[in-house]
Formats: sequence, structure tokens, C-alpha cells
Amino acid sequence: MAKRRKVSNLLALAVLSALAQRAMHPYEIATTLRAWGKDQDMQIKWGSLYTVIRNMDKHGMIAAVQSSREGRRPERTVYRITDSGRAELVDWARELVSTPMPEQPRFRAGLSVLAVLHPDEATRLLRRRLDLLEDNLTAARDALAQHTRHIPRLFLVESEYDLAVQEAEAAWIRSLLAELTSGSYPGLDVWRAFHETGEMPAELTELAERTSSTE
Amino acid sequence: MAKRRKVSNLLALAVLSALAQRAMHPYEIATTLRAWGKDQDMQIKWGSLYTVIRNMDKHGMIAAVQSSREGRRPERTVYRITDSGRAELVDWARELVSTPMPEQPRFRAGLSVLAVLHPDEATRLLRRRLDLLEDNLTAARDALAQHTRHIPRLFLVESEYDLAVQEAEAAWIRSLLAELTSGSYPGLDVWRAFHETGEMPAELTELAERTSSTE
DNA sequence: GTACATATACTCGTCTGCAAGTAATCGCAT
DNA sequence: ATGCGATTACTTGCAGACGAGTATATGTAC
Repeated sequence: MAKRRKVSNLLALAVLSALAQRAMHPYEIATTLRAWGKDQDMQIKWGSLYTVIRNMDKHGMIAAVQSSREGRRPERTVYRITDSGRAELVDWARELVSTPMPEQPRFRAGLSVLAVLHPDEATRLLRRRLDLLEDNLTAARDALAQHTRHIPRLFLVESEYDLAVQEAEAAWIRSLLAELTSGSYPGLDVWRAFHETGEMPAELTELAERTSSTE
Repeated sequence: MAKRRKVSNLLALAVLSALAQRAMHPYEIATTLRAWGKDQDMQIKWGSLYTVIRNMDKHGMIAAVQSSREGRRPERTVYRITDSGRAELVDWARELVSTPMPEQPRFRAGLSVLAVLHPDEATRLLRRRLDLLEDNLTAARDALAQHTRHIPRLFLVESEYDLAVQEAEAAWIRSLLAELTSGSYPGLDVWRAFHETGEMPAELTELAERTSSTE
């Protein structure tokens, strides 16, 4: 199905898109990507950059144009994108856009162990997250509005997506908090009792032991 | 800020939550987690499991209880959670729940290079994603409804979150598609011209060259 | 009863990611 | 002119992730 990419690090995608504009040396690629704000889309770590570029070179997606040494500075190798690199860029973009893949956001992992916290503490922490999230959102909305003045929307489409998803997260947390603070969340009493008396209700012990697949 | 965890792999969180129930050996942990559906929340790879468990042991979060060898089968080491492990579980849960961290979903990366595709193709691919997403959603909604009958909502909270986020993504794609198919998306003509004539409009070349930070 | 698939339970070795280190040059204040 | 912090530009080395391999046990179909 999704054929395994020769270089799977998403940083390689960014490198390809930078080199599609013009030939550059690695350090220049990194600064250009940062200037474009692509560091929001994928991690740009120095260590990884050179590893990834070496691999891309090995697999023929990019090629060294020249390797100049000015004075006694470290050698600078300028790379250009190859035809096969261009193909990879387009093919990869197609895949990423068209095929949903299961992600595992850290918040989801946190929620999956929410029960280990006392419900009152969980509520406090969720409210804190919501506050931080709303601050981020205001800032992101502002930034987007600024950028929209100078940059076509096509190049901000990821930010618009990001905003939409974060808004959904905030809304979801808000509705969960409403249930928790009003006390209408089902099982809230059992949850609280478990943390205050240490008593694990029979139904839960049983549940925990069940090893059969629930699918 | 977020003090760097001694074992950062999220698989360790799942292992802690499993061992919080009762002592187990690694293979049993994995099957239990899978039975609980935790493999949706974080990757459970065989190779990683043993590496992670070894590190957790080294850092005193878990401890070997016994190491039995039945017949000539490979040795089985049963681990239990330690106090420090319990503390780590709770502290980690607190952090994950309360602190939003920038994630980099693959779709976002895909969108960031959307311009390399012809707008008509991009539209087709987005529609395909939307279709797949909607199938997933129906399946996930069904599964959740089934589970809700036997399992308290507290233990399905991650799935509810997941559903909410995916629904938001679907809605966002739907609205983008509406603009693309109606032709009302700003800059659509320039985008199409670029792909059909290869002509890069002056405003874009200029933009691409600008290296100054947009922040 | 014996062949063959499936489940159990790890181990090994490679490849990747990346923090930290290195080392030259540039800007600029004193 | 001279120190020194920032910037440029990579290199190194190690820890962690994980696919693939290994070896036994158990079920089961004929």
C-alpha cells in the first residue's frame, strides 16, 4: 500500500520543496525553511538535516552541484534537486494529502491514562490546558491574519488547518469540562470513590482482567 | 520546563499503566495492551517493547519479580511497578493532559506542499481523503457505541476525543473543497496557470526569495 | 502419530535521530 | 587592534527504535 519511502523523515519533504526553488547548501536550506515558517510543520534538527541529506543524495533525489571551500571554512556542498527527487516530492505530497494515517497525539495518550488522576485534579489540569490552548489560538489567529495580507492563502493552508483542529480540541475539552464540573459525567462518583477510598469497584476489576479482544 | 523523561517513549506510559494493574512479563503486557485497544493510542512494536522495559528497569520504575524458565522455553521475566514508577505514571499523565505540545501531523506536512500539485489533482485527492475519513468515522462511531455498552465512558475518553478531532478535520476539508470546486478559492487561477503554463508569477518568485523572517 | 500452522516469548543487529561538539568568520564595542 | 559574542557550517558519537530472526510449544487436521 503506502510503499515505504527510501527516506521517511518528513524533513526530507521540506528539503525537497526548498531545493525545488533553487540549489542550496544544507545550512541555507535550514534557514530558508525556518524563514518560511516550515519549522512549524516538521522538526528541523541540525543532526537530522545532514543525515537526511546524505541519504537523499545516496538515493539520487538530490545531487551535489559543487563543493566549495572558502578560505579555511568548513566545506560547503551545494545540492540541487534531481528529476527523481521532483517525482518523489509530488508522489509524497499526493500520499500525504490523500491518505489519512492514524496519528498518536500526546494528548490522546494522556487521556488514555486519565483515570490514574483524581477527577478534581483532572478537571483542574484540563482547564489549564484549555487556557493555554486558547492563548495559543488567539496568537495563531493573529499571526495568520497578519500573514494573509502578504502571502496567498494557498501557502497558509496548513496554518488554517491547524487552527481548525485546535479549535475543535478546545471545544471538545470545554464540553468535557462542563460535564465534569456539573457532575453529570457518568461514573464520576465511582471514579472519585476509587481515588478517595482506594476501593476498586467489582465491575472495574473484572473489566481490567478481561483479556479478550473488545473488537 | 517539561523536564525530559528518563524514558521518553510513550510505550513506557502504557507499560506503566498495565503494570499498575498487576505484575506481568513483557509479552503479556503487550497482549494485554492490545486487548485494551491501547495500540490505538501508541505504537506497540516488539523491538521497542524490550528496549523500553530494559530502560525502565534501569531507571527503577519497574523491577523484576521473578525470572522463570519453564521447560526449555525462553526465559520469562515478570516485572512489577515500583513506587517511583507509580509516581512517574501520575506525573506523566498530569503533563500530557495539562500541557499542549506542538504536534506535526502528516496531513499538515502534506498541505504545506499542496502547491506542487495541480489544483484539480489536489481537489481529487482531498475528496478521496474525505471519503476515507468518513468511512473511518462511521466505523469509529459504531465501535464506540458498542463499547459504551460494556465499558465506562472514562475508559473511552481518548476515543471520544479522537472522533471529535477527526470530525473537525472532515468538516475543514469539506469547506476547503467547496471553495475549490466553486472556484471561489482566492488565487486559484494563478495556481492553475502556474501548473499549466509553468509560468511563475512575479509576486511568487519574490515571495520565495524573501528570506527575512515573517514573524 | 505426524506434519503444518499458529502462538509464545524473546534477541540481535542495523539504521536513524539528534544533542553536543568543533572550528572558522563576522560584527562591533572598547 | 583586540577581545568576545553571535553567526556560519558542519561532524561525531551514542542512544533509541524496530524489522527480522530464532526457538520452543501447542493445537489440529488427516
